[in-house]
Amino acid sequence: MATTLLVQSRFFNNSNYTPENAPLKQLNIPMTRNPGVETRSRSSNRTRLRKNPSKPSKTVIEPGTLTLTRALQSLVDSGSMDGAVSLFDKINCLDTYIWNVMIRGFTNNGLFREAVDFYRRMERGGFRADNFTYPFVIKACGGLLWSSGGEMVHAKLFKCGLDWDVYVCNSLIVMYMKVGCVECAERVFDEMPVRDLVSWNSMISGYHIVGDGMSSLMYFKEMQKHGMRHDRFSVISSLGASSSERCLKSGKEIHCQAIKSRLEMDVMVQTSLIDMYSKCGNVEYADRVFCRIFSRNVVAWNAMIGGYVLNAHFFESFTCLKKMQEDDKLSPDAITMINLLPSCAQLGALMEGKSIHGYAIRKGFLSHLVVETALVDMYGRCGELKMAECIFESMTEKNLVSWNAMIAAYTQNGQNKKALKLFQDLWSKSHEPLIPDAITFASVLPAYAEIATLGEGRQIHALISKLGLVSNTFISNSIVYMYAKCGDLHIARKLFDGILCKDVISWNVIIMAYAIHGLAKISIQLFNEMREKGVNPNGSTFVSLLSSCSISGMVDEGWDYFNSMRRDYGIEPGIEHYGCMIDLLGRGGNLDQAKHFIEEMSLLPTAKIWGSLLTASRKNNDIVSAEFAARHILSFEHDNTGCYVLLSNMYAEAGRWEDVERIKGLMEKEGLEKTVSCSVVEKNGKAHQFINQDSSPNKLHMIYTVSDILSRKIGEDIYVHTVTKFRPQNLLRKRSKSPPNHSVRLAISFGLISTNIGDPVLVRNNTRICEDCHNAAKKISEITQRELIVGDPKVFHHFRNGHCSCGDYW
DNA sequence: CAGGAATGTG
Repeated sequence: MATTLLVQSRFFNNSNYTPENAPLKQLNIPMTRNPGVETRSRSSNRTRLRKNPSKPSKTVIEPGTLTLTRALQSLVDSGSMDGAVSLFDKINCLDTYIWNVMIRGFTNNGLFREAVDFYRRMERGGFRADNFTYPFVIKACGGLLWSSGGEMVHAKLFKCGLDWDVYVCNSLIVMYMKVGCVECAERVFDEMPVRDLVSWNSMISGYHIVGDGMSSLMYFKEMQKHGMRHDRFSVISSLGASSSERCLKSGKEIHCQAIKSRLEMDVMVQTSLIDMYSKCGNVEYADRVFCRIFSRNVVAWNAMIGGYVLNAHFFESFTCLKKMQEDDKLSPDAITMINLLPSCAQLGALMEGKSIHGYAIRKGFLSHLVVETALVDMYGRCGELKMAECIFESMTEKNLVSWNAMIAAYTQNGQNKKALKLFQDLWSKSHEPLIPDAITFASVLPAYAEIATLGEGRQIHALISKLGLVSNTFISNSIVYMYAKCGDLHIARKLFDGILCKDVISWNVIIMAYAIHGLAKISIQLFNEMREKGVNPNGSTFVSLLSSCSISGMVDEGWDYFNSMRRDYGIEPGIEHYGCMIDLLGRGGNLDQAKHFIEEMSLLPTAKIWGSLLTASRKNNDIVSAEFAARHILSFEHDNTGCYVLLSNMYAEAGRWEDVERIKGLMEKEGLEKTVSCSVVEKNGKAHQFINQDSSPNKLHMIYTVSDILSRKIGEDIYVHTVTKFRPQNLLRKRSKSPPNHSVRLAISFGLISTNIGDPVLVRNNTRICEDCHNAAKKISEITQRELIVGDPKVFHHFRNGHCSCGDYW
């Protein structure tokens, strides 16, 4: 029982599948695909071999008998190279044939280094390598990705006149393709006096290996023109090329050829067909081929399961797993899990994911680099960040994909600081230096957008340019959004204008950029421009657009777009659209309408929806509605700090001190602490951080002085707040917590004295700005005649001449 | 007296 992969039965409606009646153990677990295990066994072989390279033996076996070579061959064929080496050492009359057996043995067992070593020893010993030796030596060079070694051997071939041997040339083609030297392979192929089927197949598979599927398909056609009949290898390779080129048409053609040449019932051909049809998006055809397979093996099942996952048929992928275990009594292997884990991630099926994890542990599939990476990804997407971290840290070997998965797990779960930290570790702490790729940046840029300073944003932008990844539209979109979120809307726009291939996301991002800066008119303008350019809006476009209307208080326009999305574009409103609408209604001050709207919604309200109602209640000073919203939020997220704090502030303003205490008690019980407000200002590219009533460094004295002067200048009496907002008996204690000492104010003061007169002051804040600071900032912008830009987690406030771009609703 | 090249699922 313990060896069977349990998948919880909740996916299978009328299933009686339980752990108890699950198929029993199948013990043949192929481990050969486990790179970790393979490497280790190889290296242990290597060390053992090196310890006793050629131990002189007393028992000298007389040559001349066939039995000796036969024995050596059977050792080599069974993979016991240790035994072969010790037998070899006892032979005192060597010949080329015996050397060839050894070299073949090493190469076929993946011991390429040893194969090359033996080849060298052979030559030094005065034995002539022949046409049988070279194919193995060349294959070993290919296996080591050692192109210069391969070239040296190639040069030798001319001397001994073996450069025309078909077998040798075919090996050369494969070797050159493997090391990526397409031109060399082509030259060998072109200059061959005689080409056989393997020569053609090697070209077809070689082009597929280097990622040139089109050439691969071309050679498949070309070989028929040359009167060369294809075999299963030609079909398998060219089907692989069709898959990687997503070319259903050529795939179908090859399928027809395979039927004509009676290859369609070959399991490997069928598996390749399943893969091709799935990758070309036609999972129905894949299923049809699968049903025709006579005897299905794990590879075929895996291809089918992978096909379902690739085409987002997640439930079917699990049904398939169940059938594989029950009908064919086959055990899932590492690849089955690698296929299924993304399915769990997509379905949010944490139980199934954990079950796969447990199975992997029991079967000894850990550590398997790809399985572990898939687990990190799955746990990250299911919100189990701790588990993702735990697996990532335990991994003995990590590649770039693993790092990318962990970085993405952090950003997806809002752990932006950790994401940035890990991204930096990628340079310093990864085993061999890893160069981040497009996926890395796609994963880390959202974290930069949330918490980076403009200077840090510029740095990452420079790095991306240096690595030549700016032409990637996906990355460009993220950069545009990052600049907008870091406060530089102008650069964001400039970069957006420069994107050559704008996709719908590019437009969504720029509409959102103007939204968060409170410029809904431009958002709408861009939306119209997008439609004129023939780009079809999607659901996210309307999230951007509705957000823009709600942030800028354009209630009527918001309603128009909300109604239009279904009517004119056939897009059903999702939960995010409803959220925007509640913000919009709250902004209009109509709380009852907002509540009614939530009731009427076709979707179940989430914590975020109630959060919008809470914000609206706060803005409209409606404690009853706020309590109503808060109750719902806390039923989803009992640890929602923001919800407690907001409610507590409302009670405090109403003078309901018992309730303030009650909330305080609740928070203590939950072990929650109020988020420390933190504001960041940059000076000469260096970030300066401030927290409420910051008292750390001495230089702050001057900033407090500036803050006090500003406070008095704008006619703000610090005692006024304390009297109206806080309990009289706590007046002295609360004085230090009064708004003039809030982090935003310190940051603004610092910004004003450390930037050039006339330049705007940019502040980033991790919490929403309070009403007093908002009022103060408006006045400060007026008396100093400076633009103050304060970004909070949702919007940017542009304070200019005593007004704020948010229209006093945020 | 013998031995050689190419292949499907992440």
